[in-house]
Amino acid sequence: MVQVHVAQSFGLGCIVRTMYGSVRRTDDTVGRMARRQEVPRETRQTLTRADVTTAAIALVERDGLDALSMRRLASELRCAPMSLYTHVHSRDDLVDAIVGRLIERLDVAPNEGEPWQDAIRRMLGSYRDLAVQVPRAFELLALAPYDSSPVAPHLGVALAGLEASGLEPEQARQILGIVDAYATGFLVVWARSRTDGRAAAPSDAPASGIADLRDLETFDRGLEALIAGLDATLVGTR
Amino acid sequence: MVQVHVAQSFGLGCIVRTMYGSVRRTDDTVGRMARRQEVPRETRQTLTRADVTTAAIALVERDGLDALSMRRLASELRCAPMSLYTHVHSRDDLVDAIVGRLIERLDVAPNEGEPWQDAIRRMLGSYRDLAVQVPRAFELLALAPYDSSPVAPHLGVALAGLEASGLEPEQARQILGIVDAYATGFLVVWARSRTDGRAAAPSDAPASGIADLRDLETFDRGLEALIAGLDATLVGTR
DNA sequence: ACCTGAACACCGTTCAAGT
DNA sequence: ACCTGAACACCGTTCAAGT
Repeated sequence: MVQVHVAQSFGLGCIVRTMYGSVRRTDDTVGRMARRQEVPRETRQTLTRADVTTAAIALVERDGLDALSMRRLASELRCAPMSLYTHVHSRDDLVDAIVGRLIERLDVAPNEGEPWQDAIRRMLGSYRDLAVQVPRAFELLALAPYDSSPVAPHLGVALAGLEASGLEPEQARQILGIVDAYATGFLVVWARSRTDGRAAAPSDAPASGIADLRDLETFDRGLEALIAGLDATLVGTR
Repeated sequence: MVQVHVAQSFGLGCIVRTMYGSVRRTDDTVGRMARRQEVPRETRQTLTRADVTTAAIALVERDGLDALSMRRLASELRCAPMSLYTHVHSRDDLVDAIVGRLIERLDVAPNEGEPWQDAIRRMLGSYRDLAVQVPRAFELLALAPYDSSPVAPHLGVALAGLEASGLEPEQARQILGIVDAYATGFLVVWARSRTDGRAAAPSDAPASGIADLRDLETFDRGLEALIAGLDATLVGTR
């Protein structure tokens, strides 16, 4: 007899649910499922800031931005709401942690000898990819203030990259601001419309996939128009 | 002796504060102020949806978007929270009412024989003006979904105007989407940064006014670049 | 038709207390 | 250091009741 001992006393840390890596199920007899024990194993280990951040992003992607509350996140992590405050100063700090996690995925590092147009395409390409991958959490990054702690350094790197491509500092600032405004406005509205059913649909790939593709094509077209226009009116005329 | 009778019984409607139309005060002696009775007159009259909407916008501009709650708005109007539900179905409906009020101020009516570039400049100029005038409530309009009840008809009018300027329907749709994305992204971030002190400062005109002007110049420059680029890559090549 | 208080199921966060 | 329950001051909204 297998005895699963679930300790419930204090100070032992939250229960972190360890998922099996998507076990395929080719038959669905009820008896077999029970025999296989396809129940998520629950291992007890101490919670970290990374755990909290990961769970928060998963919660947002599953249930939407409105579902991101300290209490709900705690119940997701099977711990008391106040336990979160050991790893996160406040709800705002939690959002900063999420933004920090997402911003890492952006490609802003400068490339040797790259024209500024290509640098912009590369940066905004990764921005667009992020909107595709995490459409609901994306908004937290997209609308985060420029001077928030996770955003500011990445902005500095991006600016330095543009200057390395030969733009004047003031040109780089304006161009990045303009291009970022375009991408932010486009992608936030796009991501919202894509996830407007309040909960995430399990599989909406084929039909709406075409509409998505189409809108992202418009995104790319607008970006090319913007780059061409900036080159003609801001850079070329110097 | 002037007797001010403030009825407090039921069913007589909320107290609506009627402001004097910005009475100039060239002297500020305390005694005089009292003698003049420059206290807002409080007249009892029945509340309307328009009253609720007006008060909501004023509340948002004074205390920020986070302050927009049914309970707080009710206390602002000196009535019970539940009284608001006579005029507004829900908080979301209240936001729709605000968006509807703001969107009226946009200039989207088509002009006879106007090139599409000028139509875009006119529409986005009024959009930018709105961000200047109501920077905190602006976000509600800017990020409202395209298919929300107050937004959809105005979008239709704007599209018709662009088509009247000679654009193909598909061109008009793409161009409006791209240009709106740019303006939305730019102005939302701009408006947020302008009002980041959580409460509105009483008079921050001179110093930050220069920075504002500068950023709005960048907005206009970006718009011109975008129009030029769209003309070259989307319209001109046909 | 319009307004109201009590109640319900939520929030973020402080505090004192546990291990 | 990490976790916890109780408590406080908030939310939006339903419901039954008042005029």
